[in-house]
Formats: sequence, structure tokens, C-alpha cells
Amino acid sequence: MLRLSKLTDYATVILSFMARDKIQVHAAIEIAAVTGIALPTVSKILKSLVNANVLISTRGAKGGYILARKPQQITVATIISALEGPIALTECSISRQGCEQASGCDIGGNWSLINKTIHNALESVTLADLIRPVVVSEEVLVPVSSIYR
Amino acid sequence: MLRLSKLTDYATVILSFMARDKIQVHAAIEIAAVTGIALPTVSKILKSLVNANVLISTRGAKGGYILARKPQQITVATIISALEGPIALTECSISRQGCEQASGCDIGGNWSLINKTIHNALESVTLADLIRPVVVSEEVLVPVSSIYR
DNA sequence: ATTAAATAGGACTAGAATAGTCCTGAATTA
DNA sequence: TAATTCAGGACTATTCTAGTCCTATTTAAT
Ligand code: FES
Ligand code: FES
Repeated sequence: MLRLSKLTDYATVILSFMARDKIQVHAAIEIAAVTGIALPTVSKILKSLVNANVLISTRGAKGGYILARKPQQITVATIISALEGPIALTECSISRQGCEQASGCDIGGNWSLINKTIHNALESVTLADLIRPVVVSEEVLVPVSSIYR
Repeated sequence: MLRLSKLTDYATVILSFMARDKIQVHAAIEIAAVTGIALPTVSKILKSLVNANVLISTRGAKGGYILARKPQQITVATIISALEGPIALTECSISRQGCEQASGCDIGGNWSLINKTIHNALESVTLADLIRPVVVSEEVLVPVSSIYR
């Protein structure tokens, strides 16, 4: 289905909340309360985002999490790879070796091109775009029927 | 990891073989032998491709599978959705209702835009492109280091 | 007709990945 | 010192994927 994991989806929800809120520092328990996501899960996600340098954490009383950069500087690609690892459709997109599909697959180069295109698409959208009030013009929505041709 | 399922990968291997071969009709068992993929698995994939109108099947002795269209008219997007269903990163990319993430996610419209971009990327590459001898210019390969920023 | 070749459809199992929880330790503040 | 809050990792349960298999149907050849 080529879809994002649930955790990545949660991450965008959490980050959107943090980006929108005037207050800078948010504790995990607070984010859990606001978003409705269970605390342990929120915690796990926040840790991943810290490791990816999207958030900065402060321990101890009055501690919490804060955005490491401005929303305009946090791309969707970054968020996805923070939670799911490298963005790569096929094995050979990551490393040329180690793939070697059952005899005869030699299409690595072309997949890389596709992969690069997708990566660019995800790089071009930032957290700031996600929280921008949506202008839902009908033309922008993907017509589901067109998915099957 | 935002990656294709193994079955989809197999499908591209199978279709590449079929597109390259001069002979039109191929039985499942023959494809299994050539590609090295187990027969039951090959069978399963071929059935999905028939349902998606990518292949046409003929039953009985001397039967088999044949491409339903020219390789230039079979897009990667079609192959992927044949095996994995609609290409959609988030739930709300498919249907606006039914999503309603834990309180406060209202980013559907922007995701749709991203989704459309990716869909277009996958639409723009066909089976004919995949079997074209790869010109592996180094600039085209995705630098893995750039995946983490 | 009969037999052999081949796909259709779906049920089923095993394995892997994901989602979610929990515990223990370390840092910071009051 | 006590309370708060994150770090890191282990662990479980659930869901999804991959892979297999069985029975029915269709077609061709004899
Ligand atoms: S998927 Fe890697 S060579 Fe084909
Ligand atoms: S993922 Fe659907 S509304 Fe946010």
C-alpha cells in the first residue's frame, strides 16, 4: 500500500501541535494529553525525533521537548526517516550490493531514479507547510478512480 | 522504511522478463523456472496482475500469461497498486472520512498534495523504462548520506 | 470422450514487522 | 533530598506479509 507507519503519522500530529503552539517547551505527558495518543507511545516517538535532531530534550523537572529548528527547516523527508529509517523503495536503492534479487533483476539504476524523485517530493514539503491552513481546492485532491487505470 | 513489498519487487522482475522476451505467452511454471521464484508465489503474483488488467491469461493446455498492453503503457504506479492496493501514504489520502486521527490532525489536504506528487512520479515511469539498459551516471544515484540530514 | 495442461479462487500457515507497554537509570530543579 | 522528566532498552501482543496448498474450471490434444 506504500504507506507511512502509524508512528510516523503520529509524529506529524505531534510536531504540528508543537509548531503551532506559542509555548516552546512541552513535556511528553502534556503532549499525550493534548493529542490523545498514549503516553508510552508518545515517549517513544519523541525519543526518535530527538535522535534525528528534530527535537531537543531537557531532562529533570520543568524539562521537556522543543523544536530543534524552525518549522520551515524541518522537512517531511526528515520526519519520515527519523521514524522509519532511510526512504528507499527497493533494497538496491540503499546499497547497490546486498540486493541481487532472484536471478535477473538488473533494474537498480532506474529504481534509484524513481526513488530520488520521491525523495525530492518529500524534501520539498516542510512542517510549516503541514500546519498551513489547507486550501482544499478540489483539483488538488487525488481522484481515487485514477489510481487504477 | 517506505518501501515496496517483496511481492511487488518480484512483479517487476517477472514483468521485465516478459517484456524482454520475444515469445509472447508464458506459463507460470516457466516464469518460475526462469526467475527462480517459487511457483506458488509466481502464481499468486500473476493472478494479481491479471486482476489489475496488466496481464491477460489463457487457461488450459498451451495457456499462459501475456502482457495486456505494450510495456510503454504499463506504469510503475499501476504495478504497485496491482499488488498493494491504492498508493496512499496516509489514510486520509484515500478517503477523507474514516481517518480522523486522534484529536487534532487536520493536515489531510497537504498530505494529498504530497501524495499526488509521488503518484505522478510513479506514473511517469513505465515498464519500458525499467527494462531499458541502465545508464548509471553517478549523479543519478541517491547519495545515501543525504538521506539523513 | 478422455486425459493432460494450465489458470482461478480462496483458505491456510508461518514468519516478520509494527505498535504499544514497561522498567530501570540518569539528569535537573526546587 | 525529593520530585520531575527524559534515556535507553527489553519485552509482548497484534497485525501484516510471504508463502503454500487445495479444489474447481477451462482448454487443447489424442
Ligand atoms: S531490486 Fe535490487 S537489483 Fe532488483
Ligand atoms: S492522517 Fe488523516 S487527518 Fe491526519
